[in-house]
Amino acid sequence: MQRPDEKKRALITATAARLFAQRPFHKVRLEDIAAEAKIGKGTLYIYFDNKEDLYFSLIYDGFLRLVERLRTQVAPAPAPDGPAQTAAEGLKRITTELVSFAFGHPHFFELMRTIGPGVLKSNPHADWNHLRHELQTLIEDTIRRGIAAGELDDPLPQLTAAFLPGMVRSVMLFGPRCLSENEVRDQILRLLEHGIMRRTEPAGHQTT
Amino acid sequence: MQRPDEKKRALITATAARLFAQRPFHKVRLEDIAAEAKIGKGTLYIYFDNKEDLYFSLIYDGFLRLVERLRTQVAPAPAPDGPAQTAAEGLKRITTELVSFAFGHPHFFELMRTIGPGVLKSNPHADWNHLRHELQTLIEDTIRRGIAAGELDDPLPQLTAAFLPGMVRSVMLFGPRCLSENEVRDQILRLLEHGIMRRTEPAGHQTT
Amino acid sequence: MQRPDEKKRALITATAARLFAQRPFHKVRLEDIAAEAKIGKGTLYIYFDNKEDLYFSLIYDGFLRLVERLRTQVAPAPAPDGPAQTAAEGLKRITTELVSFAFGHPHFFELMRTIGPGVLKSNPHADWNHLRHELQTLIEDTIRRGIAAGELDDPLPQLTAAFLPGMVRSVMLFGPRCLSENEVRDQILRLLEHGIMRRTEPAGHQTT
Amino acid sequence: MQRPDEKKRALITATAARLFAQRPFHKVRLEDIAAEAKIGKGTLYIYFDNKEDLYFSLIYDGFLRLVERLRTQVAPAPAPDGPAQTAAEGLKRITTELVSFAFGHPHFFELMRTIGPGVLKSNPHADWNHLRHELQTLIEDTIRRGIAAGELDDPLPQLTAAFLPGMVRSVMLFGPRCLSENEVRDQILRLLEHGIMRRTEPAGHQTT
DNA sequence: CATGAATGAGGTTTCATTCAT
DNA sequence: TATGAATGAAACCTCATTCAT
Repeated sequence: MQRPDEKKRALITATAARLFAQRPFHKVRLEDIAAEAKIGKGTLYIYFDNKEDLYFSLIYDGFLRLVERLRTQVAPAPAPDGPAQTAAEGLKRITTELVSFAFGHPHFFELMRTIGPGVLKSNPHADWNHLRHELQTLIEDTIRRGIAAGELDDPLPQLTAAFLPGMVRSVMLFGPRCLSENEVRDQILRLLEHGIMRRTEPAGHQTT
Repeated sequence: MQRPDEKKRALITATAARLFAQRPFHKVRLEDIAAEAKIGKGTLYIYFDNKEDLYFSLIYDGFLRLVERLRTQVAPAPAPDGPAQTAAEGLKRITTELVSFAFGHPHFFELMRTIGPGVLKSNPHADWNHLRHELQTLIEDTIRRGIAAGELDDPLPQLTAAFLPGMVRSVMLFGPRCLSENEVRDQILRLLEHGIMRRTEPAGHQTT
Repeated sequence: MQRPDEKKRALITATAARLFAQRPFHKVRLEDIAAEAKIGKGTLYIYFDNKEDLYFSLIYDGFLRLVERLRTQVAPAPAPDGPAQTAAEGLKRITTELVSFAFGHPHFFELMRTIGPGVLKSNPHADWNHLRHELQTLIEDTIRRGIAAGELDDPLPQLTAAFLPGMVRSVMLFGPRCLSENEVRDQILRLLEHGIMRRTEPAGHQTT
Repeated sequence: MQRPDEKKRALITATAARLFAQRPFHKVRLEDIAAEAKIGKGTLYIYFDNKEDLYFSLIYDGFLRLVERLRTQVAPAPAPDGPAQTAAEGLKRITTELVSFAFGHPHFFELMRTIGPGVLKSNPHADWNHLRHELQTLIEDTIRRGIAAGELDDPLPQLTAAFLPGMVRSVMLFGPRCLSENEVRDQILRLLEHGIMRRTEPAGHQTT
């Protein structure tokens, strides 16, 4: 039907993504995927090693695209001119990309949801953790640069970096459905930057 | 131990929780749970209808306990004296409880992870969504009261309310493991209240 | 509740008979029988060895009663006077008893149905076949006596003897439901005695 | 043998028929059937929905073949010539077919035995009762035609029609094993036509 | 004697995977 | 390369039977 290779692989990937997003792993039968994609069951095994491989390839591909976008978008000071707002700009770009990706791939976080530490150990994608680490580092470094530049004030950047994807995921999975991409992004940035506490006057305060 | 009783049900629940947190649903065999709990396979079916029921009961029980704690802890203005900082106090209590629960039940969010909109529809716990809604409302209302009191400033409280559990989950699932309960809680509160942007002086800012 | 022994055994028997008549052996759970009889599951094992034993005891008891009735009713010439119609009388009595028993125990033939050669070998009631043989002999001998007396004419009495219960069973299992005991009995006798072919000479005959 | 085909279905059917005739339903394991047929356990589920479906399909197929044979053999007056003995001829043909089928499929009545009103309701073969009704009608109508032609004399043809298969079943299940097909058929016809009572007038008659 | 919670062997059924076509 | 019939390991689940109470 299509060119032997890439087209069909993409067809499988897309079909599988849809089904895996609809129901949990063990309720999706390879037969369903094959039927939905209008191909034979055996064909799946030409493009993927087994069910798990298909599943993880799916998520990995998406994750890879996300990180690659971020990597290019949030390059550490691309131009050698004087970027005063680099940190705020960086966070904005990161958040924008993250939210944009989430809206563009509504299934992705639904799939990502099922990936946890327990699963990660047992799959052959050795660079999976590498990828996750790169995302974490990308965000964390942006914050650290902001701190170094006196722009930000964060005692635990690694935590904040972990929060950011978590917030995006929250909305996609359980948040109100009627919000626009911009609203979500702005709200995340608002929290990230200023929180929600009204500042009556330049008064100090302590949390603990 | 000849009456169908609480103790044994709790034993099963605890054992199952441990296993389900270690590996995904379809890799946990009921036989393993039974063996680990030192009971017969059939005994499981005295206390639970089937594998799914056991699984969901597990999570539901945990979720119920969490919401119940929050419900009592974050009562809307318990005393009629003049508590000016009710909102900040409320958020602190909620976050404390949330984080405390997360640390106390390290498996819970790992389990919760596998519950998504797709799964929720098809399980008999009718009040599942009710419970989720109560948590959302509990947080949201706290914020709204803060806004009404002029204490907080948040154009989208429903989003913020969704972010809060999301942040807790992030840490438990992917965050650095070496942080104390207090550190996590404080960092979440810091973000929630002030964000991480250094305020040099009362300067305005624009997001878009 | 009742006297320790006989009453309860009868209760079990009756309950089990009802259920076994409703659905096949493997769809009747001992739990159902116990529940229906309002007794504990374990109690069944006080009165019966196991499920099969209960089942076969059931049928055997009924069969025994049937044969015993026939044995006394169709005694071979009880009085030493000159009974000219002994054979016809005997067949009538047998048929009457057979049909009467079938109507009185509507479940019995439904149960009997599930007993076949294959099953018979594997059950401990050694005298089961003896009982069946007694019934066969009882009928067969009646016919043979009729033949010897010049009253009947049947080259294969053993076959006819086998047909008789078969005809009764047919009606109980699949025959029209609206017929009276007498109608069924008379029709069987009619066939047995004269068949349905009209005899060319206008010879009258009356059955009852 | 790579297409889901007739041959394999027939192989399964034959094997299953043999086993189900040897022991009762719940003592026949699908594993046995598969092993005996030299196929995989899963293959059974390609051709049949489940154990019950396999079982009922088995009997239904046999029953269908029987009725179809009868339907063609006992067509209502096939030729417009003057067949005076149509009724007797019809009964003879029916009985011949019935007995022939019974001898040709010695397992069939053994299987049929386990089918009763209780079971019939709960199985998906909607036309099962239709088939049974067709058999009943086929016989009944033959008798009625004989009555109308003045050939037969039977006040309850529907009962007689029910008796006929019952008699055949009797022999196959419990009758003496050493009789030939013809002997059985003739004896049934003898009963059906003239009964066994010797007619006082010295009137001769021959069955065959 | 009576009970019913507990058991676990063994049944039915599913489905990822293979391989002849 | 593509297929889908065939496979059988392994999962879920049932239920006859036991035994502590």
